[in-house]
Amino acid sequence: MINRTQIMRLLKYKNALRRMKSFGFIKAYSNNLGDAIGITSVQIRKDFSLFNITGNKKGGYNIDDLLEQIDEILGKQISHNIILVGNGKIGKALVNYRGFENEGIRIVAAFDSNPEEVDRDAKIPVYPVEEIKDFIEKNNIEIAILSVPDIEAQKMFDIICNAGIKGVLNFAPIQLLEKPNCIINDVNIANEIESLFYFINDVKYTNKGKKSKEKKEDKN
Amino acid sequence: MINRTQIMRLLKYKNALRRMKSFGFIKAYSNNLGDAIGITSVQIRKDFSLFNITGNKKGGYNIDDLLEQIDEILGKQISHNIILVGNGKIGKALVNYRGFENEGIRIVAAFDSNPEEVDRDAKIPVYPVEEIKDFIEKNNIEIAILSVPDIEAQKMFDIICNAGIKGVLNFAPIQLLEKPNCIINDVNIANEIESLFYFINDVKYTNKGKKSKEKKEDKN
DNA sequence: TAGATTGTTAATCGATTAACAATC
DNA sequence: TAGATTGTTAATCGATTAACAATC
Repeated sequence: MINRTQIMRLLKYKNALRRMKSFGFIKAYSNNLGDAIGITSVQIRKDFSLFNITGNKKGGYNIDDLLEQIDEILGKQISHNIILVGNGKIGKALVNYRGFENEGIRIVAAFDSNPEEVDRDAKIPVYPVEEIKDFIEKNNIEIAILSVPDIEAQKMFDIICNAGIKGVLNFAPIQLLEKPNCIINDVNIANEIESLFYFINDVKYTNKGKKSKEKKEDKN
Repeated sequence: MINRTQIMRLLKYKNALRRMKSFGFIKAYSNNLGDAIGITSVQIRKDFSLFNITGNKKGGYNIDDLLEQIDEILGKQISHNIILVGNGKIGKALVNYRGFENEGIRIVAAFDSNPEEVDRDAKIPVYPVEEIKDFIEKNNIEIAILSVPDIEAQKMFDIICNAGIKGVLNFAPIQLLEKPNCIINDVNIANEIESLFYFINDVKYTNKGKKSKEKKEDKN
């Protein structure tokens, strides 16, 4: 049983290992991998042991092997095709988001309730929301980014869930009423900003509970 | 000592309470507040007890009192003025982000390294990055949104930290080398999407470690 | 009063860290 | 061999949940 924090950590490992590989590194050690992402080496070895990822005593870990083993755990995904619901400012920004490329995530279509936004011939076509159910079913889409105005969010969420969407990344700063069979990941930018305001007064607050970056000794 | 997860929960309480208030509610109960945000009532009462927030036995909590007490804990913030670093697609989308209004967060200026983006007369003016240090110092800005291309991210982060920024919301999908005196909140959209792909195969995975939404009994 | 709700203490559960054995 | 590193077991720490007392 793997939970969200572990998945997130595995994704971080993957990202860091790819970066190391791109630098020409062949091997990784729990120590330098930890330094790269601000996690203790013990945490990393503990994770690996939990997932039965093995390295070589003294010899560290072969980066390629490691990446393969992590992919194995996360499950080889056939496709990372997703759709965008709401072609507003945030939606348009995400269509061009460069961070998706490396992960093989592809926005294959966008949908909008405003007829003026519709553009079937665009590189990433924009269709009217009326066609969303058909599209999801025909193309077996499982994941959607929800970037519609707050007032439309719940309605659109219900629609796409009923059409078969299983996971939603929600940018609307409202609490969606959940549905069984559909997982929601909220990105609440306002809350992230607000929490920063409270944290910078670090007399009263501690940064624990986020990640453990405390152990990183400076090495300018 | 309050930590990140607690702060995030307090912010959720605040948001939910405001919503309830806007519905005309005067009182909240740990039960309905919990239902509204997918948290058990025990968790809520435990939090309140931890922060010395008190209600009335049997009578629940007065929403206005509650909001005031939460604000007290989080610390009354003088201003929520922030700047935007990187006026690209994501940056522009955030300038218009409606979720900020309710929280009193205001983007007071944007900065970009591309001279063509500069627009001093815009509603939210866009200045050249060269002026960022001056601006931060003159206006006592503490929080910045970093939405520059990956390759520029580390450089810009260093610049704004040296100019006095204490908290950064980072949209670049790279691991920033930390600085003392500056807190980073990463928003890694690609990772959020990827984790969804792994979670929808919920045979192997469990959603624990995120929030506790399990206890919510359906009530269609 | 009976029932509903708050609020606290104790128990449990899980995640991180410490200690250390194994070994290349 | 000595030193560095992996990998595991035990200890600690923190967060959530259970149980229940208090009381309106």
